[in-house]
Amino acid sequence: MSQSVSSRQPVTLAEVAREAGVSPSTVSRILNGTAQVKAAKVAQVKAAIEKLGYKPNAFARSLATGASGSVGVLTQDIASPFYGDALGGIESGLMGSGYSPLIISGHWRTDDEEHAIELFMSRRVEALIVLGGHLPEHELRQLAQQLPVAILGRRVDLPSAGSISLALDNQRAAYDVVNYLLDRGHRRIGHLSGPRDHADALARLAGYRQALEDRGFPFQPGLVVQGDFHEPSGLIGTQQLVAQHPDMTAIFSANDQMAYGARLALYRMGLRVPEDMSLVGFDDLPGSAYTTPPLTSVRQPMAEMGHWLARFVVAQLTGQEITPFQPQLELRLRESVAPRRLP
Amino acid sequence: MSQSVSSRQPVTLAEVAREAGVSPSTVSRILNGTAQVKAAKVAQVKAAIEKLGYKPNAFARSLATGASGSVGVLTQDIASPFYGDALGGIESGLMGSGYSPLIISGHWRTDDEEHAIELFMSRRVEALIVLGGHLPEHELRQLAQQLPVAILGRRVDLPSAGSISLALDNQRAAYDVVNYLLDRGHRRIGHLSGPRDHADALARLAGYRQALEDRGFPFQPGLVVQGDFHEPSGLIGTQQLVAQHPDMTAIFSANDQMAYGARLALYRMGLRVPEDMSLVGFDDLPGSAYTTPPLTSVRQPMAEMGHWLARFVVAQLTGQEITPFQPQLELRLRESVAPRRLP
DNA sequence: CTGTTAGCGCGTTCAA
DNA sequence: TTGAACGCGCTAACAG
Repeated sequence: MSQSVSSRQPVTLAEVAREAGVSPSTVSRILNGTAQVKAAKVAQVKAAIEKLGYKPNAFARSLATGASGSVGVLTQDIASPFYGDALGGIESGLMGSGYSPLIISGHWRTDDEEHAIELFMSRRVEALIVLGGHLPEHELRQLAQQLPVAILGRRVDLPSAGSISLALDNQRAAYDVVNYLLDRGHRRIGHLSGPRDHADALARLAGYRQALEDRGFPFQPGLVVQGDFHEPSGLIGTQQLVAQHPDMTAIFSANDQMAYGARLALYRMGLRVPEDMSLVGFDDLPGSAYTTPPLTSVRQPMAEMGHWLARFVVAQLTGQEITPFQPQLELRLRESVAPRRLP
Repeated sequence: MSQSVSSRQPVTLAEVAREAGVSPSTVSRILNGTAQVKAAKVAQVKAAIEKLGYKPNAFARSLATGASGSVGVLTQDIASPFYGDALGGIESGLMGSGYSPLIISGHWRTDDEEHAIELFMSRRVEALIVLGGHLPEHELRQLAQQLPVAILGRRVDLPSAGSISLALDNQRAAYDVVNYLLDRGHRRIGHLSGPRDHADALARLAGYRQALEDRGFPFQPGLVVQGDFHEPSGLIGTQQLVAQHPDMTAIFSANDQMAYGARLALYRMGLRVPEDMSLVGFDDLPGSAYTTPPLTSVRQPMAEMGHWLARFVVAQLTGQEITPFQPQLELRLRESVAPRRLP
């Protein structure tokens, strides 16, 4: 019945109008439900649309209305399981809102991030969701004056109402982890830390240190090895830690990926987890519930946060209210920690 | 010096022209390098752009030129480590080409995928990259008549030059895996298969079966348990397999995630890998090199494939040549397989 | 309820 | 080398 010749040139609204014998505005009204139109014409127009295979041109529409219907999402690594969860949450939060995400990766490189912002602005995104990254705060603040900005994983002061930054108390979570270990009798606890220029990594290190000191155990720099948040650095760091501290009974890794590296290093050295060495990670990656043994880790509700942030910006855009949300870090107790065996 | 008041309304090219005391066309020419413009005016215009904080409106430009500069990328799950790698490759393949990706997830649901396509068309993407999914072939073919289409992970006949589908020989790889196991003396090999409606899963099962039969071992349906490509199904399937087949000495999982589940099930049952049970996965996820023991798996060069596909569509769009690419599946031998111990 | 008229911001003729 | 005028496809204001 309805056959559209695969024409090279897309069909326009005007052509539909001509085909249906009505004016362009009428077609537009039907498309957008802007006004009542007689049923007969509606039918004609719908038939014409079907026959011609008409697809509205989003650019023309955006140009005319001044609304792009898209929100920019700046992530750091499109393949990251960590940010991936947040992206999934954002997608679901945007679903049905009429807005669609425009996702670009910044690769933790400021100039990549700047390019992304430029692309967002030239594409006239109506709001921005930023996952981590290194964009200078003043730039974020300036953006927040132009459109709703929602930031995940960084604490940024956004004076503008309509914008927000959602960050978790990494230091507190790390503090809790170390106390948990201390409570189980561990005294010499190694720490695989993250990059020095990464705020979360620093916060976790600070929590580690503070917990120790609050309990009266001096902080020993030698028990901290710096990694880069990837598996190999965890593996190497662990080898080093074990070699230098034979009496170490637990390792707290600043993220799960490095904990995986640590796990393998221990396996190679013939050390059992948790009997010989307790291990705690951070992030609770999907795979962490299936390592052997399942890894005790700190869960960050990335998907929920992403979802809420998406709903937040939509609420700003549509002038709705949104119930506040206080995400919580949660220590997922699994099987990679055991009480210290007395010597 | 250059202060742009954070005006609500974006600056337009016309305003820049007025500020610089030239005509809009001149500004346009400078922006696009379309023609020679006197140095003095160039300076004035650049100053005006700077002063006003002008950002070109991509919609208006697209409307005028008829080119959107974007390529649609249909993935299935934005948080999937598997497709994530491909997305990363696509990003890098597009980098510097002037095109930017518009990424939407189809969630393996045909109607979500249809919506994504609609959004792509209304956003006038100039090419399409499709990662897996369930879109009917005829629809893909029809799309391929309108624009370059590159498909990953499905073998689809695209008569149109300018389009392509890149798929790996999953059956062959599975065949090789099982032969590898057979060569190591394993005779009762279990298989954790994937969803019945998933072409790759079926191909892997077929390879498993064919390898067995080609070597003179009858295919036993009881040794196959169907999963859903996620960890829990691998765990449960393995428990079931082990309970029903105490003489089984190896498990071939149709993907790594299920293999992780299997690994944990074996751990819970006190079975060692690889001493008591050999285990092989498929996909070679980033984490698979760090499981204990590291998992032998089939690597799919997702990032490379994504990269090449991106370059392919860009080549189509710009009328360049591109060197062909034949991706290869590769069995990554690690430590989760051991020769069968004689009883 | 519907058609006509003006733009939306930009690129691109066509003259000058 | 530059400007004026027109059009890309669509929505919105204004009549009728």
